[in-house]
Amino acid sequence: MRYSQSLIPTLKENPAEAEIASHRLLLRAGYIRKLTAGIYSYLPLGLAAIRKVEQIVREEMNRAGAQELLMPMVQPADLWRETGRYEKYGPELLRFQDRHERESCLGPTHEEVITDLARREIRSYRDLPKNLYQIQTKFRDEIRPRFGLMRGREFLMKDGYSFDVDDTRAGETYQLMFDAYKRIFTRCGLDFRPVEADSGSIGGSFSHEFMVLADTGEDTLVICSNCDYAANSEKAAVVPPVTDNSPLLEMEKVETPGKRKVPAVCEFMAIEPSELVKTMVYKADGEPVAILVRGDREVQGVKLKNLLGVADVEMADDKEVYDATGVPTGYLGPVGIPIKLLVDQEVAAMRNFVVGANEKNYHMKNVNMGRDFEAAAVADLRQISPDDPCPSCGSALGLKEGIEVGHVFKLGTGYSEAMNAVFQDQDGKDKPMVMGCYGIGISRIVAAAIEQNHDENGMIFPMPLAPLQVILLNLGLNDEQITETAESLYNDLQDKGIEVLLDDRDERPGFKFKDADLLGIPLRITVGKRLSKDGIVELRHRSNGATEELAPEQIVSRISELIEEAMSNKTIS
RNA sequence: CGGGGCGUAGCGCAGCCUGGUUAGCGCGCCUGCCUUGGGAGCAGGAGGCCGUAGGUUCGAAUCCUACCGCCCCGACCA
Repeated sequence: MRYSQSLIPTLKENPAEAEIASHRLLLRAGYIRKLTAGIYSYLPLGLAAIRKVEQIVREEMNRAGAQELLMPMVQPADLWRETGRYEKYGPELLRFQDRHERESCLGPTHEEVITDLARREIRSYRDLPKNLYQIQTKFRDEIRPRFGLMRGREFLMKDGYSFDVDDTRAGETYQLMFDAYKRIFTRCGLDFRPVEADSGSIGGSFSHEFMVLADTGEDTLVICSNCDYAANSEKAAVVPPVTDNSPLLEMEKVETPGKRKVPAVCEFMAIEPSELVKTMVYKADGEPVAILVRGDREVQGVKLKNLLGVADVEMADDKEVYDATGVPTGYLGPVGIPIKLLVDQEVAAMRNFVVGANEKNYHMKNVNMGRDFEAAAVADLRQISPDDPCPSCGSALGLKEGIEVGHVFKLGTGYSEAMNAVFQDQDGKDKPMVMGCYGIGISRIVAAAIEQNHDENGMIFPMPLAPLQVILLNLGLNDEQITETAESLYNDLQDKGIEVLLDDRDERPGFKFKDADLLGIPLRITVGKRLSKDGIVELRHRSNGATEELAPEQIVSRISELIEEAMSNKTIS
């Protein structure tokens, strides 16, 4: 590939719209361009990087026994009605009508389509198992697309679906996919962790997310310092505390004029936030519920949602709280509260705590569950904190930010039952197929890799994902010897199957160096003055700046060696 | 959708508050000279429905209204 013939529109200045490194650099290096919010064109280098990821995913999926297919992006609403998701999925599902006024949608995921295919084509236990995947552009009308490729509305995804005869077999397939995913992300050269996860709107019983560790991640992970426990903080189970057995003290009403916030109340009453219990009001599918958590804790919305089995929970605003309880926010408490009351397990273990009095400017002290109020349910409802012990081994936990690049789910028979995807078992009876589903954000991996690998000068691609392996700079376009050497190196490298970009532009050296750094291509060869003077060309490693001086005829074998090394390092058996 | 910010040349921005010449700067682009190891220099040049539509005014990039678009913070997810 010759730079002079390529479309690589690099930018000297940072685009105003980009905040995070991957977004900024993808734009600056001419890998992507925005068409509209959350929708991007992949320019040649961007596409090349995407293809690298795709190829790794294909190889590992195929190796694990899955088969590639390609399903339609436009899907009929009726199919989605069978599972109830046409109504449930929410506004991310882009719905529209065709010219015959048939309702349709753009596929954000393909459970319905694949299950429809399976019920038509799979009849016998002899046809199972099946594991099918596709790599396709998905559309989700995200509320807020952001960060370039990180959260687009249109994005490339690998989605796979498995069908098995029973739970045990489905579990084996799940494990197979889990292992394949570990290989995929390892080969991509990413620093990642598989974590226990909430299964979200796709449904299902059990799931793991694969998280790339990066400060710009949208998820928070808890990772044990000792054992291999790791979980999304949405899901991470909090270890129940030991019950406080102090004697119950007399409940007492205290005037707390104007003290609404936890710190203000604590300061006024000379107590710690851990001795206070706050009453939060949420709307669960529109219904108000009150949740009690300790003053220094946060309610975990996903845990709440799962406990109640509702589609959506949202914090109520001040007016909604007042309408539901007749109490202004800041003075809410469990004693005599007129709405459903849920209690975090930590609070249930506390004695003699402080709460709002359900009356403006008053709080209550020495309040106790059981004596002073009853809970509709006690459960783990709060966000885990770094001072909680590991739920698996009790050691200290660390919190890290992560980018979700993959997600595996055990789906069970939810979809197959809803859509009547059954097979005939050995005993002649119809049984629903047991499903799993497995996603990988292909375009997001490119962004995540850049988040993890860049410096102030640009991207630094790991070899397996690099759009090209080598950039070859001709710094003497008017010098016959230099140009001849550069051109012949270019040909020799290509003959060896090495992916090389020849910078043959009529630009000054500094300009070419800057662009080369920005593009993030792992190896750079410079053919310039040093050739005429000392007969050498330079080979520089983008990752650490190390430079090797070589005779032109040594280059091809050295490069081959380096590439082989870089590719094999990242492969696990 | 709620909160915050922004739309002026391909990109980054100034001008707007306090209306009044031909709307400006840096980068990029074109031509020529010069230069060639870390985004050079000089000279000349092209490029603007000042987001859109209304309104106020003798006069609007500037004031008012509505709409559209984009970015950031929250709820979603690969």
